[in-house]
Formats: sequence, structure tokens, C-alpha cells
Amino acid sequence: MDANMPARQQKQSARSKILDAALMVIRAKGYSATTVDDLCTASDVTKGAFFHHFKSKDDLAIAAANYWSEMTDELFAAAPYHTFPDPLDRVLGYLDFRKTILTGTVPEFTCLVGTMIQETYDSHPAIRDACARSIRGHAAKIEADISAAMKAHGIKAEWSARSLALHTQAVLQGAFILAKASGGPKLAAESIDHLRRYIELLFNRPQKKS
Amino acid sequence: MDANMPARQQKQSARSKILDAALMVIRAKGYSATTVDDLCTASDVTKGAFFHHFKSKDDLAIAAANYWSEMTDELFAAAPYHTFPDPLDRVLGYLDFRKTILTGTVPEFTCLVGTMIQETYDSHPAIRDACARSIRGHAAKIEADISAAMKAHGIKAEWSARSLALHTQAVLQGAFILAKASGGPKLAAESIDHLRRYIELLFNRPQKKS
DNA sequence: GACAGCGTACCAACTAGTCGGTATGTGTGA
DNA sequence: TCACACATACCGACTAGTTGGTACGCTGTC
Repeated sequence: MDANMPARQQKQSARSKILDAALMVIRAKGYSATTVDDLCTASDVTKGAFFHHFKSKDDLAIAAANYWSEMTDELFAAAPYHTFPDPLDRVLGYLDFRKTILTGTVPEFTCLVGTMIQETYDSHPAIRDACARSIRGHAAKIEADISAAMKAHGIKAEWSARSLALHTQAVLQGAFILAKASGGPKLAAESIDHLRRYIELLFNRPQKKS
Repeated sequence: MDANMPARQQKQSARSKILDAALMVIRAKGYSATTVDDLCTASDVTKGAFFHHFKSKDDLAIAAANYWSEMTDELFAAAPYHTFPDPLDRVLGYLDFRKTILTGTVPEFTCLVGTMIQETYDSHPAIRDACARSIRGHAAKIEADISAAMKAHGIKAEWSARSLALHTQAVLQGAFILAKASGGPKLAAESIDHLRRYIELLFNRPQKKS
């Protein structure tokens, strides 16, 4: 939509400053506890600018969920595991990649939409739907590789590629809760290890010593 | 402490009415979005009574987390799987039991402390610690059965009983997020199926057709 | 001169928490 | 057995501060 933006891309617009701040602040404090003033302070933008770009706090939440989807889509699209020829390697590589990005503080590596959906699923249907779309969209990409891996390895199973893909997301979301409970990524990484081992067992792949 | 309470047990005290209401309201709306007035209305108790029993909203949250631990401890202690002689059957029975209690509305079967920790881990250390204690206490019980199962089945592995026990909790917490995203327990149940299959594979147990 | 982008000042509603007060025991000593 | 001291449980109007949101003005650009 911004095709004709000349040469001022280095100067971030208020809108994108707010969105960037929202990703961090909401992950740290949760959606309800995040005030509009928090977001304005964190993004160094005034309230007038905030409500110029977003018609309400809920509207910002939906935009933030969509922005999160874009950011993560780019992050994973650029990840190295896509080049692996065996789709099973791509699935396992995805999990390895998810382990490598467990760095920094807890709010830095946890998931915005997983956090937001907890607080909004019952009272803010529009936000919930935006978060659910984000999770399902991401799962669909994993599903494609899982599906290809099942075909390539001749797996006929009672579980579906879709169900396993969603399970990977459940493990990751749950791993983030353990990280929040324990104050660091260690338990989250161990949970991803278990998930990796599960998938190796499902596909009869000899396990690597960790 | 209430040894000499004669015959008025049917009349619930204000304190326990508030705690019961808190379990439901906080699971539905989240902690920050739950107001003290919400809790007073839901429990049919006045504000004066609320602050007589709890010195702050945060104090209530901690009490609610502890109350949640007591309630769930009782629930699982009374569950049928404890009678199984093989500890592995007890572990699998635990998962089966967790599947059977996925009934009613989403706030009815999801986890209070998993929900609360997401909103409080960074800003309310006391609440976070109470939630973390609840999760770890529950995991410790699973760990005991896993540990016994490893011994009974001669499993020597690179993963620990503790790590697998925590992984079960990660899967369950993540399953609840999927339930919130999808509006029902179906995806959560499927994730528990995957976890069950994983444990069967780890212990070389022939899998039951589901 | 119209309009996007933004700043400042402000408001009505809401929120956690307070405070003075009532009702109902409960133990104790004369 | 009565009076008194004290404690627990509870009530609900009130307040100080916060919150999402609005009104309106300024400035550069097409």
C-alpha cells in the first residue's frame, strides 16, 4: 500500500513505532495491563497520534496481531531449514531453529498472539480471531512440510499432518508458559527436545545424541 | 483450624465464595481485566467483605492460586488411575483422565495458574511464584510415576523423569491455548493424544488403536 | 486549500482501596 | 448471670488516581 513512499523510510512512522512497541510491551505486561499511555511512552508518540492511526485500543491489538504474523512469517521464511531437500529434515530443522531463537529476555522470545488470546478469547472476539488466524496460518506452513514428509517416508498413520502441526504449536505455547514460570528458556528448550524426539520416533528416524 | 465449627458448614463464608468466583472469573477474563467489583458481584459479597479477607487484589490472586492447587490436588488424588499397579499405566491413565475432564465451556476446563502467570510473570513476582509453585507441585506428582515407570520398565534415557513431567504440563498448557483459539476442547484432546503416543513410544509400549 | 499526520489539553467513566460504622459472637471476672 | 472488653465478619459510601477516548489546533505537502 505504500508503493509511492520516496526516501524517508529510515524515519519510522508513528504507526509502525507504535506497533513495534506493542509487540514488546504487550508480551511483557499482557494486553489488559498495557495502557494506551504505556504504548505512547514506549514508542515516543503522543496520544493524538495513537488515536489518529488506531480507532481504539482493541483496533491496535488486531493490527498488532496481524503485524506479528507478518514479522514472524518473514523471520521463518528467511530461516535456513527451508533449503533441506528431505521434508522431514525441514520439520526437524524448524524445531531446531525455534530452539536457537530462545534468546534474550522472556518477553523477547515468547509469542504475542499466544499471550493475547488468553486474555481476549472470551471477551474480545475480534482480537481472538486475529490471534487464532495467526496461529493457524503458522501451523499451516508446518503442516505442508509434515504432509510432504509423510508422503516421502511412506508414513500411514492414525494422526493427520494437520493435527501434528497444531501439536507443535501447542508444545511451543506451553513451553513459553514454562519459561515464564521459571524465568528462562531452559525448560522451554527441553520441551522442544521432547517434541523433536517424538517426531523422530513417529518417522522411525535414528535419533541424534544431544 | 476450624475444629469447633458446629453445624453451619452449609453456609459458605464470604472468603470461600470469593475464591470460588475468582477461579471462574479470572479464567474467563484474565487477571488484569477482572475487577474487584466483578468478583464481588459474581460471589454476591460486598467490597467491604472482600477487603476484610484480602488485603489487596494481588493478595486475592495469590490466595486463588493456592486454592487452585488444593482443589486440583484433591481432584487428581481422587482420580481412578492411581490404583493401577504398573506406574506406566498410571502415567497414561493420568493423560486419559485429563482428556475426560475437557468438558463444559473453555473457562471451565482451562488452568487458572497457566492463565495468570502469563499476565503476571514480569510485573507481579509474588503471584508468579504462587503460580509456578502450583505447576511445579503438580508436575512433581507426575514425575514420581514417570520415575517409577522408568525403573519398572528398565528405561535408561537421555531425558529425565522431571523433564518429561514438565513436558506433559507444557503440552497441557499449550493445549488450552489451542482450545481458546478454536473455541472448544477438540484440538486440546488431539494434543493430549500425541503426548500419550509419545510416552508409549518412549516406553516401547504397543499402542492402542484410538 | 484540503488533508494526512501529529501535538496538547481535557473529560467522563472506571478502579483499587479506605474508612467509619454495625452486628454478632466469645471469653472473663465479680 | 450479668456486664464489660475485645475480636471477627461484614457493610457501602466515598476518594484519589487511572484509563480509554475526544476536541481542536498546528504544520507541511500535494
